[in-house]
Amino acid sequence: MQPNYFDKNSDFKRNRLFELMLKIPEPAINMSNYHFNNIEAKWQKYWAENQTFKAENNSEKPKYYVLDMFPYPSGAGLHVGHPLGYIASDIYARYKRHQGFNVLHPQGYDSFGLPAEQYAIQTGQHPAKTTKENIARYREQLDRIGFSFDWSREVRTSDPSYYKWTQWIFIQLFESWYCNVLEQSFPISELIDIFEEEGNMGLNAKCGNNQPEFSAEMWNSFSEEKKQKVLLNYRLTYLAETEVNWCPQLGTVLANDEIVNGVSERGGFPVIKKKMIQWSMRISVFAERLLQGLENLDWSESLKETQRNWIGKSVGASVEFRVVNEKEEFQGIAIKTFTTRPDTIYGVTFLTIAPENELVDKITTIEQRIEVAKYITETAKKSERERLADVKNITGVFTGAYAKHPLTKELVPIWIGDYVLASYGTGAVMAVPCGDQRDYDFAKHFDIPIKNIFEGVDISEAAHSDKEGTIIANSDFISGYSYKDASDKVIEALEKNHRGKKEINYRLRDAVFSRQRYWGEPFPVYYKNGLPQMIDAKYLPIRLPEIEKYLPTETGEPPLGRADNWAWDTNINTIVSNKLVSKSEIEGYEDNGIYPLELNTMPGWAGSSWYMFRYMDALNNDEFASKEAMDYWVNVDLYIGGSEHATGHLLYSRFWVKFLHDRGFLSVDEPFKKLINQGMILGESAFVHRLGFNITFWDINQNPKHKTKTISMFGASSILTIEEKRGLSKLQDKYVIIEDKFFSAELIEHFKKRNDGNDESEKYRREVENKYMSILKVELEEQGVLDKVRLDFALIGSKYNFYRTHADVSFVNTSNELDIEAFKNWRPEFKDAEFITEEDGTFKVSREVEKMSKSKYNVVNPDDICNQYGADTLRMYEMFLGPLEQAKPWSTAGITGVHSFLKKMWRLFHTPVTDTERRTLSGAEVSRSESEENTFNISENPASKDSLKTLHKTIKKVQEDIENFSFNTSVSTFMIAVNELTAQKCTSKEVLEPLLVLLSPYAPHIAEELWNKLGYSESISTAAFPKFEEKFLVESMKKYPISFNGKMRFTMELPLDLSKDEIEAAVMSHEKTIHYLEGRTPKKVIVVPGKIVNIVG
RNA sequence: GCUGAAGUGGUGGAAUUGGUAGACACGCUGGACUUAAAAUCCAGUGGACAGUAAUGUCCGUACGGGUUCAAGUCCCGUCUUCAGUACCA
Repeated sequence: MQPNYFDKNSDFKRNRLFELMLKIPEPAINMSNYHFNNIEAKWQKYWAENQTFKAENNSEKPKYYVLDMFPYPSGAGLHVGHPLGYIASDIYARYKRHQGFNVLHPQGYDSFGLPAEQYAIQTGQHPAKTTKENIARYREQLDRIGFSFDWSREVRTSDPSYYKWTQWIFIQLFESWYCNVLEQSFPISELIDIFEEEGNMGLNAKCGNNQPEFSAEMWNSFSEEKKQKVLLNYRLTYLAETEVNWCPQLGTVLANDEIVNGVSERGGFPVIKKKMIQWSMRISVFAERLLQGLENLDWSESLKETQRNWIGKSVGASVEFRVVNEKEEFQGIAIKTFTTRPDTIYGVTFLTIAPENELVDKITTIEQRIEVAKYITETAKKSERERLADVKNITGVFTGAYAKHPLTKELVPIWIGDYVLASYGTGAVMAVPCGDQRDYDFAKHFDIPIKNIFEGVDISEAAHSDKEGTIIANSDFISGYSYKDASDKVIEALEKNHRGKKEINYRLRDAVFSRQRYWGEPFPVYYKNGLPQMIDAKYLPIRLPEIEKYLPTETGEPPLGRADNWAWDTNINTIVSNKLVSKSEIEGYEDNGIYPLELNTMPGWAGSSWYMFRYMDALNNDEFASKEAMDYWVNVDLYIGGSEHATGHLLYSRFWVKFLHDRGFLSVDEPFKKLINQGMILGESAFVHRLGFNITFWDINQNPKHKTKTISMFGASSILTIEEKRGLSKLQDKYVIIEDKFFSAELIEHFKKRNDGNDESEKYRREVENKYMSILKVELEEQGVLDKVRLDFALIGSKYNFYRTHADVSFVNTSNELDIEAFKNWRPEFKDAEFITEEDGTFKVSREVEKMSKSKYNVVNPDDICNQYGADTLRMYEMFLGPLEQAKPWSTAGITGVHSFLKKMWRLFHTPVTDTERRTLSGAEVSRSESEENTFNISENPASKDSLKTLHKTIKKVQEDIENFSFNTSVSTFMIAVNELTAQKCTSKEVLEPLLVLLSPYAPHIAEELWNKLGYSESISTAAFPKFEEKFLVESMKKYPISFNGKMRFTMELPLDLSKDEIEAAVMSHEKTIHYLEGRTPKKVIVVPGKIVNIVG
C-alpha cells in the first residue's frame, strides 16, 4: 500500500517530519482522508481506455450536441479562465447523458493563427512544430480536469485533412452567386445561362445590382477573359481592389472586427487605409437574412443586439442631387445620398461628400482645385486612429460646385468634409443642419445658412434631432405633417421625378479574406493571364509549402512568395517549382500550362466557420461530413463560449452555414440553436511602484518640433538625492536634460539601429537602457532648456514620476508583499531601480483586476489548483464563483469551502468516527479507520422520511438549476443536502445512491469512485438521472410568517389544510397578535394560504 | 452620445410568480480536541440602540418618489459602475 503522505497524522508522515526536523515547508496539500490525486488519475485513465464518452453516429437514442468554442492553442497554456465554459458545458453534457441522450461533446483546436507565426519569425521554428507542442500541453491540462470529451473526433484547423474542406468550401463560394430576388445562393453556371439568354438587364432591374448592363448578344461576344471579369462581380468570393485596413507592423490586412479603437486587436499596432487587390467574401448580400435569422435563436438579447448593430440596418431613402457647374447642368453627374430622414429634405442647405469620394475630382471648380487638393492630402495623411481622435475638430473645404435640390430646384453648395465616411452609404450626405448635430456644427463653422423646418422648435443653440412628436414646417407640400407621413410623401415625390427612392442600407461590409501571412490555409487558386482559376476539388488539399523564413519577401510579397515549389502544373495537376512557370504573357514564350499559385492565405475565421459540422463525421475523407451524420446530429443544441466572438466568428459561421444550406450541402441554415456566453475570469494583477523618468527625443530642426521617440528609464537612484525624492511632487513641471553630447550621439546611433526593425532591436533596447542608466549625469533645469542644445536631436527627459510595473503574481504573498529579490532576478533590468517601500521597509504591490493574460503576469494555472485541491474541487469552485455569464475576478478565497464539502460528501459514505472515538484513538488509528476500504458503510435499510425529503428537494432544485444554467446555486444545494444528511446520520443507499448520480456531472471523479464502491462495474455516466417525486415533499404543517402592516413579527405553525377563516381565527387568538395590536382593532386581515398572513392595523 | 447589463453584509453571492431579505460559502470571533500547530467539529456573525439576560425597538437591497395589505422584485425620475458600439447620415 502507498504510504499515506497526505494524511499528516499517519506514521509515515510523522516519521518523515521527524527526519527532516520540521524543516520542510508545509506541503501545499490539504490533509484529507479523501485521496483525490489517486482517484482522479484512476478514473481519467478508465474513461480514456473504455472510450466512455464516445458518441455513436448510429443510435436509437435522441441526440444532443453540446459544443465549446474551440481554443487557439497558445504557448502560454490554459489559465483558470479557459475551463469555465468547458466545465459548464461538461456538466450539461453529462446531465444529458444521464437523461438518456446520445451526447456529442467534442473538442478541437483552432490552430492556424498569428501568434504561432510571430513566434516562428522570432525563433525560426516551424509553426507546425510549436503548434503541435502547444496542443500537447493543452491536451494534458484539459485531461486533468476530467472533461467528458469524445476525443476520437478531435479536429485541428491546421491539419491538411481538415483544411482540405475549408479550401473546398472556398471553391463552392467562388462557384456561386446570390440572387437578391429569391434571397438564395445558386451555382454560377445558372447565372451564365441567364447571361447567355438575356444578358444582365433583367437582373439589374430586379435585384438592384449596379453592374454595367449588357445584352445576351454582348455577353456571347465577350472574350473569355472579359466574361470572367464580369463574373467576379457576382461570385460570393471575389478578387477586387478594395480599400483595406493595412497594418504595417503585422504586415497584413485586417478585417473590421480585428480592429479595436483604430489599432489592431493583436499587438495594438496602428492601422491605415490602403487600396489592395484582395479576396473578399460577399457577406453583405446575406445581411437581411443574418438579421432575420436572429429572431429564432435562443441567444442572449445583448449578443443579438451586438449583431444587429454590426449589421446596422437603416431604412430611409436615396436622394439624387444633380451637379450644376458654372450654371450649366453636367449631364450624368449626380451625387447620390442616403438619408433616414427624407422628411427633412426641405432643410437641406448643402451637401457634404467624403474626401475619398471619386466625384471630388470631377466636380471641383478650377478656382477651388488647389485648396481641395491640399485638404485631400492632409486628410489622407491621418491614420484611422488620428481621425477618430480628431472628432472634435471640424474640417472641410468647398468644392466650388453646386447641385440642384431635387424638389425645390434651388442650388445647394457641395462641400468636402471628413466627417463623412467613404465606407458608409454612398459616401455623401444631404446636410440638414437644423436636424443633425454634425451638419449643424459644420454649417456654423463654415458660415453656411441654416434653415429651420420644424414647427415651434428653437435651433439657435443646437440641432433638433427628435423625430417623434415633431411637426414639419416651411416645407411646401409636407408642412404640417409628422415624420412618418412627411417621409412617405417625399419618397413618393422623389420616385415620381426619378430623383430617389425608398432604400435600405446596411453597415455590414464585405469581409476581406486574404491575409499576407504564412500560417493559414492556402487558397486553391492559381493565376492564368492575371485571372484567378480554381484548382479542381479532387486535387485538394493544397498543402502549405515549406519556406526558410516566415517574413514577407524583399519585393513585399507575402511569405509564400519565398516558396520554391509554389506553381501549379495543369498538365499533371500537381504543385511544381516556380521556375517552370509559363511565360506566355511575354512574346516569344509558349504557354506550358504551369501557373503561379496564390500567395495569400486565408484568415483565422475560415477554419472556425464550419468546424461544428466536421465533428459530426470527423474522419470522413470523401465529404466534409456525411449526409447520414448531419441528418442525425443536425446542428449544435448548446454552444458555450465568450462574447468576444459576437461580430467575428459568430457572424461569419452563420454566413457560411446559410450559404452551404442554400447550395444543398446542409439541411439547417443556423449552426447554433442555443448560445451561452460565459463571463470572463479576470486576474488580479500586481503592480510594483518605482521612481523613474522618460526620455524623449525631439527633432529641433523641425518646426513645430517633432517628437520622434520616447524611452523609459528604469532607475532614478543615481540622480536623485533623498531630499529630492521627498520633494518629488514639486518636481512635476521640471525637465531633465542630458548635456553630454558624446553620450547623446551614441544613444542616437543605437536608436537608428533599433529603428531598422530587425530582430536585434530588443537586445539593443536592453543594452542602451542598462549601460547608460547608471552613468547618466543630469541636472535639473527650469523650462526653456531647448536653447542649450546644439545637436540635431535634443534629448529631453520628461518629468520624474512614479511608474508602475507588472510583477508576477507568484512573487506576491497573501498580504500583498513582494519578494523583491525574486522580482529583480526575474527582471534584471530593474536591478538598480528605486522601488517605493512601505514605512516598515517592505515592498507592497497594489492590485488591479484585469483580463488574465501572460503579458500581465497575473495568470493562474489550473494545474496548480488540481495539484492542491483536485479537479472536482476546481470544477465545483469555478461554478460556485457566481453566475456563469458574469465576469468575475479569480480568487482562491473560498475554495476550501468547496473542498471540505467534497470531503464531507466522502465521509457520508464511510463509518463516521465519533468524537468519543476520536479522543480515545491515536491520530494514526483515526486516519486508518476513516480511509480504508472496510469503513465503507452504506446500509440497505429504508431511509428516514427526512432524508428522503432532503434528497427529493435536492433533485428538484439541481435539475432546475442545470436547465437554467444556474450552476452556482446548485453547488449550494449540494452543500445544504450534505449538511442535512450528515446531521441526519444518513447511511441509506436509497438516498445516497441517487445523490451520487446527481453530483456526478459536477464532481465526476469522486462520484465514479463511490459508485464503484457501491458495487457497480459500469461507469456512473450510464446511470439514469434520479426522478423527482413530489410526494416526499408534501407537508401537513406550515410555519406561517405573521406580519403587521407588512412587517414580519413572529411565525406560527399551522396545518396546511386550514381554510382562510380558520387561519385568521387561529392567528387572531394568538397571544402575540394581541400584544402587537396593542388594543387596536385590525382594519383588514390578508390571509394567503400556504404563504403569509398580514394584519393591517 | 447611443445600446445592453448591473448596483444587496467585511467578501463572492442567494432570494424561481410581489409574500419571513442576506441561502450557501469565505472571512472574522469564541469554544472543543491537542504539549503545540494543522486538520476536524460546535456556536455566533447586516447595522444602531435598550436590557444582567431571555428578548425588544428602530434602520436596512445605489438615491428620490409612486403603486400595493405587502416591493430587492412592478412603475416614474436621478446617480454610479461594467460591457459593447460610434462622425452610420
